[in-house]
Amino acid sequence: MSAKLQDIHDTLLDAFGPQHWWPGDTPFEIMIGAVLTQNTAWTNVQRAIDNLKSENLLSMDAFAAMEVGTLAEFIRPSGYYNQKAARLKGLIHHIISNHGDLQTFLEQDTATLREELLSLKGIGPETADSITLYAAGKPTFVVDTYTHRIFSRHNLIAEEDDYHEIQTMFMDNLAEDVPLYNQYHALIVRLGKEYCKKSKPLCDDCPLKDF
DNA sequence: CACCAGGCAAGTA
DNA sequence: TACTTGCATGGT
Repeated sequence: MSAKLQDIHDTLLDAFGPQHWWPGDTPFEIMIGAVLTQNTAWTNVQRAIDNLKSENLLSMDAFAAMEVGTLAEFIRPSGYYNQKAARLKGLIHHIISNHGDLQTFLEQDTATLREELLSLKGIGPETADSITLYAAGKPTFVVDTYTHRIFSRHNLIAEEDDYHEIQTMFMDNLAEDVPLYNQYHALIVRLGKEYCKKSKPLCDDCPLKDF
């Protein structure tokens, strides 16, 4: 399996080219985007981020100063906006009160950062891993619905495998390499969006048809 | 119109 | 423990 997982990555990279993830300029923007994209199309997340950017509000200080209701209005296009606003405020409050600034928070070792993120309301395994990998640049593999759907449809994992099992399979069978983890997850999302939507059960002409 | 999108937590039995 | 439901906008 170890060679196969690397082969799949190479096939996807050959088909799609480098994805240049995460789509965001700063660790803060990446972290916010990771929460906003929960069960939400990225186009809607981009609208929310643009709303904040156009008012110069995409910063720790601005988020800390903003009323939760005000933040909710800015991020409205991303859906679940009341929940997400409250959870983002909680995240920012945690970082400031426990670490002072974002950089210090993100510089913790991988396991500590991931566990701390998981302890917060609104941060589950995928969001914690996305922030750990893409905002902090630390080696953890991100699993999402596309990963589960694509790899189970190709009988490379079992339908009932959970997040941790899938993540372990990738991390046990790939070199521990941040650029590799970064590219691999991005390529999986690219493949999912184009060839493996929920409503499109069969991958006839998908780049992974031989796997 | 129904279904879906780069989840997560809380409620129920 | 194992399901189910709420959260919500915008695109297809």
